[in-house]
Amino acid sequence: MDAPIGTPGAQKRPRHPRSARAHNAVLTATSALMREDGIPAITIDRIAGRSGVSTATIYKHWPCKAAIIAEAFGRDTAMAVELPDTGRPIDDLVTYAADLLTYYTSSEGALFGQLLAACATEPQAAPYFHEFFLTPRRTALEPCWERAAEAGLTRPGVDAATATDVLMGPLVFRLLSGHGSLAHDEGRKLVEYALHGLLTPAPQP
Amino acid sequence: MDAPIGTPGAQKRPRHPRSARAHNAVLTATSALMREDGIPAITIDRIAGRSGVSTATIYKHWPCKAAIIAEAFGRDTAMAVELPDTGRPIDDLVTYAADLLTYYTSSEGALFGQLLAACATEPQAAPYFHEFFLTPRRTALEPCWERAAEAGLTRPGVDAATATDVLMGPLVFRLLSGHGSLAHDEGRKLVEYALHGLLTPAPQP
Amino acid sequence: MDAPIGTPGAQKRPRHPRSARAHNAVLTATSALMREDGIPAITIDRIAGRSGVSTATIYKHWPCKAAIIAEAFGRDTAMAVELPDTGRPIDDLVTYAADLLTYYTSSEGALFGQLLAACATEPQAAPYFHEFFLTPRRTALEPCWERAAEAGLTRPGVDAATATDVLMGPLVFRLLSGHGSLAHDEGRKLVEYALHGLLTPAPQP
Amino acid sequence: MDAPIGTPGAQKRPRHPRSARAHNAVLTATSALMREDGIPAITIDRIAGRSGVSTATIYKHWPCKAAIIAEAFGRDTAMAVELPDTGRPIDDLVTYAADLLTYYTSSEGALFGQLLAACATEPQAAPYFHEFFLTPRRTALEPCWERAAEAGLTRPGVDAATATDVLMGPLVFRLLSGHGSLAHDEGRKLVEYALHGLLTPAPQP
DNA sequence: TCATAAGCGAGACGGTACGTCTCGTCTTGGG
DNA sequence: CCCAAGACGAGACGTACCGTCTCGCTTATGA
Repeated sequence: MDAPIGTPGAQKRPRHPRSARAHNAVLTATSALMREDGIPAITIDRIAGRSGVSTATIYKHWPCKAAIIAEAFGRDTAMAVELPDTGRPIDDLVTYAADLLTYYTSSEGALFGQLLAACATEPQAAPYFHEFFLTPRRTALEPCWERAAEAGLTRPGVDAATATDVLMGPLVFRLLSGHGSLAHDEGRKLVEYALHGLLTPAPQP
Repeated sequence: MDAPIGTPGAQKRPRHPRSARAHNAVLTATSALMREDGIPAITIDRIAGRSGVSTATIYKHWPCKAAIIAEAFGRDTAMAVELPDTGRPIDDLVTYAADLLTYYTSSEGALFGQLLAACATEPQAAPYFHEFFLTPRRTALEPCWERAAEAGLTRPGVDAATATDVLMGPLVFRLLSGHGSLAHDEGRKLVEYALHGLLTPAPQP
Repeated sequence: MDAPIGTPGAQKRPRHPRSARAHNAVLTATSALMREDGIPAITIDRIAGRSGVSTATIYKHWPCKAAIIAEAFGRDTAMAVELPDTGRPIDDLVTYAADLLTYYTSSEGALFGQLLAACATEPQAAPYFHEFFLTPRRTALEPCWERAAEAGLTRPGVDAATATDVLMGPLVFRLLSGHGSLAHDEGRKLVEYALHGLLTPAPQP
Repeated sequence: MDAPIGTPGAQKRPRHPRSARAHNAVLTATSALMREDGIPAITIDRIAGRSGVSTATIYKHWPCKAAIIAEAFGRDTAMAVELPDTGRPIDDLVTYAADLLTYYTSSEGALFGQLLAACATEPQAAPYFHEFFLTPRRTALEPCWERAAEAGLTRPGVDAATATDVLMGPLVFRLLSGHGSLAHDEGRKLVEYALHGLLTPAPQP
């Protein structure tokens, strides 16, 4: 789906509701470019060329490059890190933390870092980053975190948003600065200490 | 100090050790520009114009713009966040963490975020960021951390580098993503939980 | 005419056929710069500034600086040296040769020399030099030369192209090398001997 | 000979008369570069690197790049086109003209064109061009031309300098403009007509 | 014999033009 | 009415070359 518009054949009739088609084509092309060459190598012209959507139309849908990337990235990785629900909230959190670590170690994690950097550079993109990436993730964590809180396992006063930041922050920091590594025990320790700070004594992951 | 080279009068004799002079002039000009207009508004040509150093010479000293900024920023803020030594390591750490928070809340913190983002975008700048910013800070923390470790106050196995990342990570993440705030209790909680995860029970700051 | 694009007022409607407008504006600006400061002082940036056309657009129209100059120069001097048609081909040729000499002695001649040199240095410009300067001139000479040939006045086997080169060559050589002078009898003799070599006996101008 | 200065071993004693050694080394390096990559590709830095002479020293010996090239080229090709002396001046001239043509058709001829162009671009080089290239050639032609004049074979009033220009001019013009060709009959005709214009009737080459 | 002066290599430097790249706006003309 | 197509102004980028300058070493000469 979402083959570049302009390829002959295929859909001929439904021309006018182009808006949604163009929107989709742009996001698909952006995802592909992102994986092929990384975010810094993406330009509006390359997106336009790949998607068959003109630059003018692109600028009618998004305010800047990073906004497109944020939406494309958020759409693709919506379900990248699932939150299990085993009934044992602590186990779920530990699993989630481990999955997070795996995620950041992967090439997707690198993309995430580049995207976060882009959001810091282009403030107009921040809302997109929140809407399509951060908020979904935070929302996903919430029920699990509440279960844990009700079970008295979390430190009092720690909400899901704060927990997310304390968990992800160290990983993201290492990712961006490129110092130290996230591999093996290095990353695991970051997660372990963060989790330890968020929970009441004796989590023992 | 470090007025643009070329202003008549002043030093006439020591001409050849220009390398150091040019280097200094560039860093000084970059610091000024950084504070005046923010990192995104900095261009090599503006640095050249302000410093009196030609673009060609600048590129002989640094591989890219972000490298200059990293060095300039690191030089300026070398002493921004001091580590106290009261003999009570835990108090010192708590004070340090609070100072860190204040720092990130300030306009300097915003610069730091932009710089970190730039380093993720331009990999050639990362070594400069490490050498002139991260490493000095980590080195400064080390003695304090070792005192705390010897006193049995830190969780076993946590080195200074890891501690720095766990402490700073959440703040940096909020800074970059622009979500939530670092002001007031919001930021303090991030620091508190991170610190809690790094120390043995009963710090309760 | 061809005031820098961007001056308010004036043409508002026919915007898209900008290609022709930009092209024209560049040539006009180049002609002006050429006369004011000479060819070596021309830079792409100055052309861009004077014409209101951006450097990127300029490079979409021409491959290099010398190509622009060749076209601008050819356009301006299209009619610089007219070929008379008195019905007496030999007189016409002699007049033409004298006019050529006058032309090369003028400041336009100096420009011609610099342009020819530039074309030798930048091979990409040669086609422009031929198309906009040499070919028009050769084409203009042709009818006159044919009339002379039909009248049996030219040496057999000499075509218009060869004749042009034999006539102009010595002048151009002096112009470029800067040795000897083209003024007064010096130049006239070069033309006389060349013409003598091209015609059958007894022209004696 | 003229290996880059600085190679260990070799001449140790006669160090101070360095001027001549540096001068020579520069010319030799320039000749080599000229043949390898053509004149436009020559830069002062490349000459300095190849010759082992510093740029500062080079600028103490010559005012600009073209001056070096003119001297190097003139030194190498001093004897490129010899003037025969068979006692029959006309035959000598015809032979000379044919040799000239051969010369300009060769790669050396292309260099000559580039050099002439450089002289038009950088006026400071013109004296060097005259001293090391034009004057020697003109001087060489002179005795032969005088013999022909005494024999009553040349058109009256034509001196050797003028004759040289009329002969070489058309060839040089073709060479620089890159139009038409100097090969085969094309070039021969140029020489023939020029010679015809310089001599009294019946040269029949 | 030593001091002074000159010639040189090395290469950093200011200056400037280059040709390329990307952004975001604009206009056209076809469907 | 919407959109692809793509030209355009703006201006930063990183490179290249020029011609000048200073250093520090070596050499030749004069005291």
